[in-house]
Amino acid sequence: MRDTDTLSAEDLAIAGGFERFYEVLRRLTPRSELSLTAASTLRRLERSGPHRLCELHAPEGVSQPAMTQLITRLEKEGLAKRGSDPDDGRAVVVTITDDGRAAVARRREGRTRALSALLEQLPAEDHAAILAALPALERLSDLMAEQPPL
Amino acid sequence: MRDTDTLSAEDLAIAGGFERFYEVLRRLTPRSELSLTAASTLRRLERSGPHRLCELHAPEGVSQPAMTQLITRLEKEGLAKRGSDPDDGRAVVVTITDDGRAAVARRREGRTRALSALLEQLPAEDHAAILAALPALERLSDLMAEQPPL
DNA sequence: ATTTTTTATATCACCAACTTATGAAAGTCC
DNA sequence: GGACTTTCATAAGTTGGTGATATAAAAAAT
Repeated sequence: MRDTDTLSAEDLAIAGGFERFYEVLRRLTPRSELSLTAASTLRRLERSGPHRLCELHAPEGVSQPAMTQLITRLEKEGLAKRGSDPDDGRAVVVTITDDGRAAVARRREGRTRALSALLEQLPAEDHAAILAALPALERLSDLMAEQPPL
Repeated sequence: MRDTDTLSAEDLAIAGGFERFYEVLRRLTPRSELSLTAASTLRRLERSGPHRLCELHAPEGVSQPAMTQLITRLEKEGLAKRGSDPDDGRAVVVTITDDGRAAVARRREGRTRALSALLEQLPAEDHAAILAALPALERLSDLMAEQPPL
């Protein structure tokens, strides 16, 4: 009934490792100025440019009102701004500001610095193995990103 | 002034990859019955046995009142229980229940299943690279876990 | 052996970020 | 041009967090 047999031992090992990794990685980003969703949304705006509000909430896994409120907060803090689409009066086009980019960069640098200190303590072969798996993780991330809402 | 030069290109690449990976991994665990802290705490209790309340809040990165409230919630849902230490009348010893273990297992299985479906779509060499990096990630997780509060 | 200080947990009042339900305005379709 | 649809905002309630503070047990000091 449990249907566990469709899961290979390897997949179980990978999922277990990721679970643990996720939890410790979570702690590596200290109580920041940005919430998880705020950071992720800003990074999206930075990576792939301005988006309409309705294009943001589903990929970030929150409701539409939550996204409206998040954008309001980000706007209040000067990290993003609302614009309008001349061709569609309903639309709100959200753009990241320079301050927003700076906030993302600060967060990234803080995490990178902490990670870097840890990577130094790792044996060289572990360092190499992680580096070697990076493109694979990248492709896996791509797959996850274009996933149905699960 | 930025002092960025102490960060190697490799570390930057790793941190960038992890950042992305973290965000998509976050979405892979659907709006579950357990909050992030609740899941992480239960996993800790499962992995390393009963703990006093004061030993839990710092590693999980929340305040002591937050942990008190979390344990109260978990107890109400039957996922953990409070006990006492005969040698120290102040202490509250928290233990995971069978229901708690089941909840952790359900969560893990859901995530594993979703991950497994994605891993299948990955080229075999990517799959292999991730598998090869797993022990390294494990050791990195250990390092992160015993990290000062950052 | 008291008194004082420290430690472990709980409670309180508040806040941030979400939820569902609903409303209003702009666009689309016969 | 009226009915439906899409997009965003607002309202009210919930959850999980915070700092300040209370209480009780243990440890330290006198």
